[in-house]
Amino acid sequence: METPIALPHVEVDVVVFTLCQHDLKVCLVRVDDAIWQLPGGVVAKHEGLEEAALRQLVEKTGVSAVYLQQLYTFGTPDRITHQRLISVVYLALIAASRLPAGCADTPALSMTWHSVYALPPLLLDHGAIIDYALTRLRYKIEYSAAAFELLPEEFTLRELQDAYMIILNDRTLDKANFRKKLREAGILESVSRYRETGGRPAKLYRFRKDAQLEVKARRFFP
Amino acid sequence: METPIALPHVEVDVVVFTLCQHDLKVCLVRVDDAIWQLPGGVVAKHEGLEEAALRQLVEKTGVSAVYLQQLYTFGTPDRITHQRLISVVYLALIAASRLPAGCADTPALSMTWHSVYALPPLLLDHGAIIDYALTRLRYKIEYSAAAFELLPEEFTLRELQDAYMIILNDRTLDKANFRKKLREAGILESVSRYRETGGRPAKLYRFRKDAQLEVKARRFFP
DNA sequence: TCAAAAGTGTTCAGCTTACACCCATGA
DNA sequence: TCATGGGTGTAAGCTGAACACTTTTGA
Repeated sequence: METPIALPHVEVDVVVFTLCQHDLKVCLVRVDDAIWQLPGGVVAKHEGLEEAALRQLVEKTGVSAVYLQQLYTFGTPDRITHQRLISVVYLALIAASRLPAGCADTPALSMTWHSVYALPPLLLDHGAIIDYALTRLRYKIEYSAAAFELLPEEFTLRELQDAYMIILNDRTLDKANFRKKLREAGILESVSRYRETGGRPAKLYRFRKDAQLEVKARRFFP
Repeated sequence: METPIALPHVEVDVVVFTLCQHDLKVCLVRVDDAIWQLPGGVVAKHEGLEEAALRQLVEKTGVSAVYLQQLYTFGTPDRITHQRLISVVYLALIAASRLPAGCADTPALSMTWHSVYALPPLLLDHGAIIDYALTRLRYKIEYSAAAFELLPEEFTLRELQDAYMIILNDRTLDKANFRKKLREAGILESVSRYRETGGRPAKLYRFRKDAQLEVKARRFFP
């Protein structure tokens, strides 16, 4: 290699979220007894960044076709002493129903799902990275249909609303208004099946594949 | 250096916008007679990414204190043949009033300001990068006060509205409603000075340093 | 006194919010 | 028939779009 200049190490890290047990969970890999880290690693020679992120994801979760999006690149020199480390961070969303082992704790493996609301000690700045990813996820589900990526193929409106409330950490969504907005958005189609619940059975819906979620120009400001 | 794996080249590129002559302009550096590129270069050994972007900016524009924000990292292997190139792209906004030479064309220098609405042939995927930056800028000015970074310290409401209309490429903003929204946002303070115009003089305003532009939770969707 | 540009008020439609109500099922 | 959760309708209030209007300057 012709490397006159000092080339920095480049990694990808992936913040993988899933919804499980009425909680938002993030995929973490054990470093040692006390410390955890995000799934991640070096980018291979002829690999794209997204490709590398996807590889990490498949290795750790066994799932390949997922919502995957680049978030931010962290690269301040103080992240790690005596070395430069650049991390390109990706956000991934996986429905728990698509995880081979579900999101149950499998203590044998070095990978585990942790509630974002109760994180263990984390490597380097991975805690800050997860916070950032969570913030971005919260924005994302409000102006796009990203939340559907965290639900099974078919779901009830209550389950969808729960997903929003868990992610936003906000219990105050009004049921009637939530449903009305979805009806008007026209992005759901009902299936002629029902989910058994404690009371009246709930209609099942699915996301319309052909839905064009046209985010109207917003003009919050000015 | 201990480099068992092939380390990729990492660059920063900066998309610098300014407003000038009723047009949105981007800073470009000449590659050769026919081709232009974004200001950018390799990241130095112990330099942060943002630091490197700022260095590029000072070298090319002479301005240091600016709005500077990371946008995206481009790193597909097909960007450049027989080599891997990762570009961390930053967005910068500079008010033309702060440019040492203004934004007039200075043909002697290799740096020139080009209208984003009439770009010359560009290196690699720099055209796509500028498009992306413009899209992000348009979102940004609608939910933050970023547009002020492109205006002089003191400005008239008309100039502010013009800035929005130029950037959004949309002439249909209503004057009365635009002003009402700004008044209610409470982020401007009037100076007791006026700008001479063709007709009635226009009051000058400035951005309130203490303004907390609280972007209210939006809930477009659901 | 007229043109040009600054600056304001008012209406109406549509959307959001809050809340009350009815429905279907199992125990 | 009661508890549980699913599902809907509507009035009050707020917001945004459209547009007409007044004010201040220079020529």
